[in-house]
Amino acid sequence: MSALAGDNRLPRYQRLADALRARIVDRSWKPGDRIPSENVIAEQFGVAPGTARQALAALVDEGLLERQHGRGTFVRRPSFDQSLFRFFRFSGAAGERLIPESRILRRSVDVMPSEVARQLGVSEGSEGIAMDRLRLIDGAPILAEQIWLPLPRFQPFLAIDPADIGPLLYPIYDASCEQTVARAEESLTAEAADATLARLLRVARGTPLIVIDRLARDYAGDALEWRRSRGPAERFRYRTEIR
Amino acid sequence: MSALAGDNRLPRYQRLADALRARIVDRSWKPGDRIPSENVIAEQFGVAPGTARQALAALVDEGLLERQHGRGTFVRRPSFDQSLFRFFRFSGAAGERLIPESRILRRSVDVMPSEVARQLGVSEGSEGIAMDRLRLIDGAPILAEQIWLPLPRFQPFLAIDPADIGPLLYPIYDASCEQTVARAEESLTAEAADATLARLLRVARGTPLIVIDRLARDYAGDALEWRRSRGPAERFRYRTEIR
DNA sequence: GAGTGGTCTAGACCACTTC
DNA sequence: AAGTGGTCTAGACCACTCC
Repeated sequence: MSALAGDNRLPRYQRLADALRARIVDRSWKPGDRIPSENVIAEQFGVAPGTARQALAALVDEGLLERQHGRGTFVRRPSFDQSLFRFFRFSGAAGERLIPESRILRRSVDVMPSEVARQLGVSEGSEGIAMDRLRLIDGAPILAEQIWLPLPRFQPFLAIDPADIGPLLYPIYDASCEQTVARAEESLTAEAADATLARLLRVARGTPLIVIDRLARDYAGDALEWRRSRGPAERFRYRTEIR
Repeated sequence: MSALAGDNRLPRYQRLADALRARIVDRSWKPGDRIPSENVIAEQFGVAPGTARQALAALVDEGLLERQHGRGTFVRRPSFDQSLFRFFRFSGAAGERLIPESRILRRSVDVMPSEVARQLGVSEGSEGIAMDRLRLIDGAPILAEQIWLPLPRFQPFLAIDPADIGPLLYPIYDASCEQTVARAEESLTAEAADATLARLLRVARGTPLIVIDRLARDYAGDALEWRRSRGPAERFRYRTEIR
């Protein structure tokens, strides 16, 4: 039986949640793993089952765990490479989801722009991997992306042949560099297409483009990837509910 | 002691939550009201206090209730007239929130466009109140709004002198028409400014504008107001976190 | 049938607000 | 001091999944 660490003025279920979260952060429990049942956890930490439930519920709320009736509690596998669907309409005729194909136009190692370095939390002048990607549906370009990855953390990624890189990057980061994207912050605005983007996206110069900046982080909160995506506003619609 | 209505196969806390929600929908409990304590509710409905807690927690989650330690449980007062802050940066030099002033350019009664009627859930050809508003900070226009309200529901609103209408409309709907906005659906895209909007917002023709459509509903889910707001994308930034 | 999470009970004690 | 919600306990029974 482990003791419950941390400030004992905090509620037990919170300290327990912290202890469980730590196991996810340090990868002793990996995405997809089943974790011990609530009774086992309760016994291990010396709390009542109800208190363990409360801790687990908090982590479900945070999006770290998933519970499945009769099967167990699992570390959630974050897979929001498709999160573009929250923004753009790529549905086919039947309304089904399509994953746009991906064409890597350029990959190189360069000194990062200072704003990118700042957001990735590395020192000014650091080197990183730069990529330009184009995403297409039925051969028609719909999104232009710039991506920066910090070095040396993503060194192994350079060994991968660009031809082997499919549309989903995060599973590749996970497999090749042991870097798991757990969450991301996105910010959104619009701008007029300049000459380069107009040519790339095959729209007229000045066409309104939606610009989505994304900073992806791992469970520990370290920034893993900086990304800027631009696509024609016409294809774009974002819905949200407020209360 | 009231009986718990509804399908017996549903969990008690859900049927209890439905019963409590109904009291908010039918305005026996109004926004700002304190509702009975969990012990009283538990006794009234013949459930254990823990079950009542679970029902109350569900309604807090839905955004209908607010609990305050030591004070009680209250019907949440939805006040998202300021929800524009989620989208536009209006902060002053000190970063404080400013409520933009409001100028009503036009108010009239007209047949609603069929798309507006459809979204408001009234029959094609119905009449409604149309308003054009301009919102400004320090005299500079930042947002152009079109608003439609269904008739006869909002008949009393016509009696109000436009000069008496401040920047916040929802409290006025509440006071004059007993219509409470409980939640809203927003959808967002961008377009280029046409001649009219360019003149109104004092930007060049073709400048990218953010377009926000909002459909506001009451607790019962009836649509109360249709609104389309446009502002220069330059002043716009929307942030969100995804997991 | 064994193990899991989901619902429900019936209390106890604590922290906070109000009077 | 009284009343409120917040935490915590120690069980019970049920529904679901898997073997």
